[in-house]
Amino acid sequence: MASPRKAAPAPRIRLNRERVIAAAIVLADTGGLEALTMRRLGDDLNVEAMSIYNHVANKDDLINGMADAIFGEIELPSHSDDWKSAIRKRSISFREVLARHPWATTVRDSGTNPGPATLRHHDRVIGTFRNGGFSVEKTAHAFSAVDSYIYGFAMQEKSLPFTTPEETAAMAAIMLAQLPRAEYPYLAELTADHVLQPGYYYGDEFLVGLDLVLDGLATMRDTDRHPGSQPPHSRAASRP
Amino acid sequence: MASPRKAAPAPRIRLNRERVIAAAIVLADTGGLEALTMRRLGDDLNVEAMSIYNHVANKDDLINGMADAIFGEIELPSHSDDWKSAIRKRSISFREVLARHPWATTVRDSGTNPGPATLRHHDRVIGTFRNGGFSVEKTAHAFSAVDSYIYGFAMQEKSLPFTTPEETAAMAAIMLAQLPRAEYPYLAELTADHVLQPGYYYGDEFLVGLDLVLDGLATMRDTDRHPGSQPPHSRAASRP
DNA sequence: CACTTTGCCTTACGACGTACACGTAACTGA
DNA sequence: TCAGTTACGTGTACGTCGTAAGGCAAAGTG
Repeated sequence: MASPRKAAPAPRIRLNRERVIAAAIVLADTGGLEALTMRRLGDDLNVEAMSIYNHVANKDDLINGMADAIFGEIELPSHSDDWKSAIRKRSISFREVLARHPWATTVRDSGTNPGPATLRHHDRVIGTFRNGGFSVEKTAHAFSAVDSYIYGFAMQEKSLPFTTPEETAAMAAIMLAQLPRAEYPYLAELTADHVLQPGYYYGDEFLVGLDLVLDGLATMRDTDRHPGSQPPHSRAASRP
Repeated sequence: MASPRKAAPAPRIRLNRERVIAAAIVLADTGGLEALTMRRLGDDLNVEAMSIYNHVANKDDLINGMADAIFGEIELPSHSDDWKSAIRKRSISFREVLARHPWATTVRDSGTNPGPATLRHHDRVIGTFRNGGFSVEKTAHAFSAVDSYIYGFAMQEKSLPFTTPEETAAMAAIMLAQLPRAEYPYLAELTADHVLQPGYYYGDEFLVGLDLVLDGLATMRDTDRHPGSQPPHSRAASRP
């Protein structure tokens, strides 16, 4: 029985940061951030909880790593598209990623110590605006406006107690039944005449708001208040 | 020793839901949601942790109550203003409230079981759009777009590692020094030429994006795709 | 005044993040 | 090939968390 020498009872694949982060993401995707505990994560990895600490400094570091991994999933804006469709595509991708990983909306990492994927993503988005003719200042406006919208939308979407159109209709009917209509007539109207209509799906709102923001940015770009300086050495970050 | 009868060592004010929620908000404002523990809250209220459970069902209920209280702080859209300035004012107020209570951005309550202040707020905002000439469907678009933007902006603002312009400049200088400029040229440019400029304050971005969204909504309102039905009995929710 | 209700306190439990000490497996260079 | 070193998984333990259960005293009610 067993091989002649090296009678390894089980090869036991070693742990590493990537495996830890990947398993943590799966866990958080399934049960939310609160389901992510070091012990459960250890179970999933066939390892004791404390072993994880050989690969991440602490739970915060783990979550930062997860957040950066998520950023890596977002489709970067294409160099070949014009700025608007490049940003539009990556924004749609961004929302999809946040919908896939709802816990990521609440993670504060990005601002404090962004990882390489996050930095790369930001650099590419900023570069897309700059090369699209936005001044530095307008780029800051644009970046803030678009990403605020996306984050906020993802958060609202996540906090809804339903996802599919069927669930939506069911939940909305219940909520409407409980709602004092005399007290909240407009809310009742919106629920009855819009949310409860067949085929309603909150996610469809995303593109409406996104295009509204993008059109606004296009107008802002061409409104002269700050003539707009030259983008920096435009070839630096090329090569996809 | 002590008074003849009723030797009350201290009158000991009774607890109630409002006092609990108010103290919890102060705690969360100071140290974030993670500083809010039942024991610490008890200390602040001169009470044992378990006593709190006579006034809230559990910690989630407490947080929901906090969220609803926060909504009550937001200035409702005025009936006398036109829709745009009414929404603009309440949006600015909304952001101020979220900046004052950063923990509130992450609370998921609103969607699942909103409190009375939340419902009232939503009803008034929806009503403002309806009476401003938005169809039911366009009202849904508008509501989603504006609130997504506000939530997202508040979240980004909160996640920045600085608040005042001085802090901003200091932090930005440090981050810029650590940033591989060759790898992230656009990010470096934005930081150096914009964020590091004297007087830069991220909060100023808010109005830029907000007005962009509001202008977009005004355009959308007047674009005919759905003629727009009549608002429901317009006098229902009057009286400020 | 007795009786009921309300609300605060004490104790206790299981789950959490993680410090610390220990052992063993994997790698290193002679 | 093998001793020495480093890397990594384990076991135990501590302090903190949310909160269930039960007791007891104050407030409200007849």
